Amino acid sequence: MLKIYNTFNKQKEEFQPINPEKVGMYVCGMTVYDYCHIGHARVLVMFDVITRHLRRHFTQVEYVRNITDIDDKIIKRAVKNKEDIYSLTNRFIDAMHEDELALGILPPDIEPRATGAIDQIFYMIESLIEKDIAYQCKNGDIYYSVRKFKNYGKLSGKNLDELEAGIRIEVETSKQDPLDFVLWKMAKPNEPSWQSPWGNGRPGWHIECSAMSCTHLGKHFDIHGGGIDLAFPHHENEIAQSEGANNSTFANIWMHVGFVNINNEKMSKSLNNFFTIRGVLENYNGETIRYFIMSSHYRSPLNFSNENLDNAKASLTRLYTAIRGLSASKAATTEVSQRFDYEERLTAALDDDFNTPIALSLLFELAKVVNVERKKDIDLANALGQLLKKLGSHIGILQTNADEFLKQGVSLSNIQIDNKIKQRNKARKNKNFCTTPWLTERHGYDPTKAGIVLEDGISATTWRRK
RNA sequence: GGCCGGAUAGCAAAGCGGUUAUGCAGGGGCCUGCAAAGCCUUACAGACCAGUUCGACUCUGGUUCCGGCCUCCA
Repeated sequence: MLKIYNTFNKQKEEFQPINPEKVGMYVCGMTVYDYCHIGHARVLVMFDVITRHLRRHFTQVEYVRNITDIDDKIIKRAVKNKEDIYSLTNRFIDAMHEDELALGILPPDIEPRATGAIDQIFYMIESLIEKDIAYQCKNGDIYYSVRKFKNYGKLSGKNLDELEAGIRIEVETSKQDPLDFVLWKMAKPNEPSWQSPWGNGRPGWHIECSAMSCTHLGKHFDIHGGGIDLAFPHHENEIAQSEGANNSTFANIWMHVGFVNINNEKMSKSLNNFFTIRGVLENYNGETIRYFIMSSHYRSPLNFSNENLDNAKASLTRLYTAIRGLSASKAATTEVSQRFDYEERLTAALDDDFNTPIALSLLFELAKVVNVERKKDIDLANALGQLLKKLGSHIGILQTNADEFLKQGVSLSNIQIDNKIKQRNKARKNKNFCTTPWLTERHGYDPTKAGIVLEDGISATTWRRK
């Protein structure tokens, strides 16, 4: 039984899809005016884990993740770069897809763009105006009248009067209420714009998600997700727009991924303390970053540091070391996976609001069994190794070749290393330890300087990166 | 100021009203020419103060500290 924490009700709830055959999930994606940072990576990775797990339970899962490719920051950046907005956004969309590939993230089923949803946005705004929930200001902008939606603030636990009390004084005074938010903005000269029934302009930020989720998943769907910072006002506004326009419940479950922190403080573009995914990829591979993200629960804060990434790397090294050199088993893997209940327990861990730390701990338990069986029953070890890889596949790790993982990032070529090892083993055979190249640290060991660790096996010497 | 979270061993991070989380690092041992890897074993927890309970890291109340949202943000 899958349980998911629902931000809306502040508790874990049993997940019952509206249509038992098909689960619909909408996740707020990126605004593409810059490279994705590690905070974005966390949302991308976690919803990838969530989607993978949902697919194991339900025959059909429709995962929609949008791209915001029109907004103030994009326009500003395009002007600064003297670049067309589409050339800018396409560049960063491509970069995002590259980053996702490196992190082992499967593409969403549908990746709609705001600029591709203009007609649906018109339709929704029109419907809100008809119902007198939205209005046009003197300057032509269309606003949503927050006081007309009785449940406003329910998701984020805000109260309209309290919000009103703490509001900042705005320059814009044509709004009926300072809390009203924009649905359609009139274009300023030289800004990208679309012709609308209300004049030339562009959509406000919140309306696109209401329009796109409705188009692809319908008025009422199962899961809506995003980063926790989107809960207010973005998701609150989405609920107001969608439920106001459609007279229907919007999403059943709201899922929010916690922040990535730097020195226990939020990482964000606004604070300018962020690390881009591609920047981190220069020092750590994508799987290590993915492991680091999965090593804490998705709702907890996650502190970004090299130490934590090193931990993740060491953990993955242990898992890959366990499966290294194992081959396909003669023993029936299904029979073995029934005899050992790791897959069942992994499923149970993920069923409990996607508890990835528990899921990972199970991989280590299994790795230990593999290591023990290796010396006793190699065929069983092979089968368990297969099982370990299979469990890894459920959360998107352990799918590269173990040797490849354990040897990557070393500057010497395989031939150079093999030659050194041959020389060394010749000397070892003659017990000529002290004059041998590449001995141990205490004998003037130098492979570590090349980032290499040697391992003298019974039949051969192997190596891996340090 | 209003509304939310959090505080777990050297580091990271979970579950759980009583029983080993897990990974890295540490101690002892096995294995090894020396190592590495692996295995066995071991130490080190639950911010603070009360309360509930036969029993609390786990529940309740309070205190302190930290973070987030209330404005664009994943």
